[in-house]
Amino acid sequence: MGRPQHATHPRAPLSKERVLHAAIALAARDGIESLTMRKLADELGAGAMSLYHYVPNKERLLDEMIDIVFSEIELPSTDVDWKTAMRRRAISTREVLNRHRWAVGLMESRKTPGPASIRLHNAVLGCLREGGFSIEMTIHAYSVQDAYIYGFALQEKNLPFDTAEESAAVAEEQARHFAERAEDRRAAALAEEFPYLAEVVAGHVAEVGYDFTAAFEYGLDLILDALDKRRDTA
Amino acid sequence: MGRPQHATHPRAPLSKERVLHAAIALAARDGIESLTMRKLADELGAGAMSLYHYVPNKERLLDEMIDIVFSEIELPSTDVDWKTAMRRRAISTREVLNRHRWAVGLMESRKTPGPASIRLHNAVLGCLREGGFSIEMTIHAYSVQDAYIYGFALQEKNLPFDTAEESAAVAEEQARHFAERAEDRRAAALAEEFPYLAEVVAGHVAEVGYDFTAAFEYGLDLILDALDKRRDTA
DNA sequence: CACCGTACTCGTACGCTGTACGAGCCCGCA
DNA sequence: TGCGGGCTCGTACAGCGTACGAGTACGGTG
Repeated sequence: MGRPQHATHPRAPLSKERVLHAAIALAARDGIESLTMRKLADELGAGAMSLYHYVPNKERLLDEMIDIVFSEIELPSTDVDWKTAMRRRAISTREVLNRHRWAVGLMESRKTPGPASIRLHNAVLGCLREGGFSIEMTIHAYSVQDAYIYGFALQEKNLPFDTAEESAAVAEEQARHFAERAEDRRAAALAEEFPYLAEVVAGHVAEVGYDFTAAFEYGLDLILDALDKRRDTA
Repeated sequence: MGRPQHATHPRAPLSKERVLHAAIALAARDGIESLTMRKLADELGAGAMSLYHYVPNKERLLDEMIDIVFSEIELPSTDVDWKTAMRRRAISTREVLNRHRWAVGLMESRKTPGPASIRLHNAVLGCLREGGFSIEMTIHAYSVQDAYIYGFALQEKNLPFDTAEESAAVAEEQARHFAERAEDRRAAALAEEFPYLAEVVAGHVAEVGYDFTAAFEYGLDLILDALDKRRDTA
């Protein structure tokens, strides 16, 4: 058949870029688990097997998608001190990971890092080394920061609300479930068996909400400050 | 057919426990991605559909497996100060996650937490509250620690070596690839383009190796110490 | 003894996945 | 005019989760 030149518009030609961007868009819209080769091809107005001329298999497709995500993360600036540089790239990382939620959990679990990932890696290590960290300390500092950043993103992705307001709403609802069916012994027993959890959910989050950004930056600054102190004494 | 009473041994009767434990064993042996209902049934000498009398679907099967993993994590002790209690449960968490590598990445991403997960959650919050943290600080402290612990486990799972010795071997090999085919312009250019990465891989890890346990505890203590200081000033 | 309900087992089948294979089309070059 | 290579995609296959319903065994109850 070649290309369908008939009544329908002649489809824009495929390309690796188009495939990759369509895949990212599809993952963003419907979630990564419903990204299938057939749906992706449909989205592009092509047959499923056509994709395999631009990508050797699905695994590699995911690798390349991930590397695009990495490429969107701001490299640490060399114009400022290491702490502000690292702070910025951490915040940038979280922003990018929030923009591409589907990527969280895949990023750290890909076996073969792409060029953007390697470049970022190198830049971060460089920032720390130039900032006066010894090699050993650099490795430690890198490890702590990345574990925190990706771990936080992982938690954030899987909690059932996005904004502080929404978190308050969800928490309030959960709390009402606790209270409302107090006759339901199970619910009452729950609140009694897990008082601290109840306190946090009902007593605090339901009241003031949970601000992910603030929480992230709190932990981030805690870590950066601690690293700063240890840099001097190492 | 009922039960096969013929030449073969009459198979031990199925049960939810047997199904769950067989699933965990299979995931440990062959990896989580090759845990399928059919293989699991084979492992138990049963037909695939028999499993569905003990577990409503695969998703729930995973949930229950994960909750067993959670149940193996030591609850924070109430006999010691919060810092040692938290330190112990963090180390216990990492141990359990290393014992059940397949669970890393699934644990934080399950939507419906099981009872063991809730109990642990509650105990950790309780430990911090009783340790003198305000509600706000408790939430922050919890968030930082868990992000770090699970983030670290995630990194650890996906790096291509297990022990410090092995890490040195792998790094050395990588470094040799860099040096050996120096005629291959690509490799030489890589080392030049990413000098800090090369320094860490070739110059340090290849020499002394990378000790996950030490790295984990370094970051953990850094965080706990920082939390300790902030507890007083909050 | 006969009968029945309940618990359990599992063969078959359906819709979905990734992808191997090879046929067909188009286009530039000889 | 013919040929070769790039691109497209229909078909097919193995493997997945699981719905459905038929089969067997067993513990009461008449």
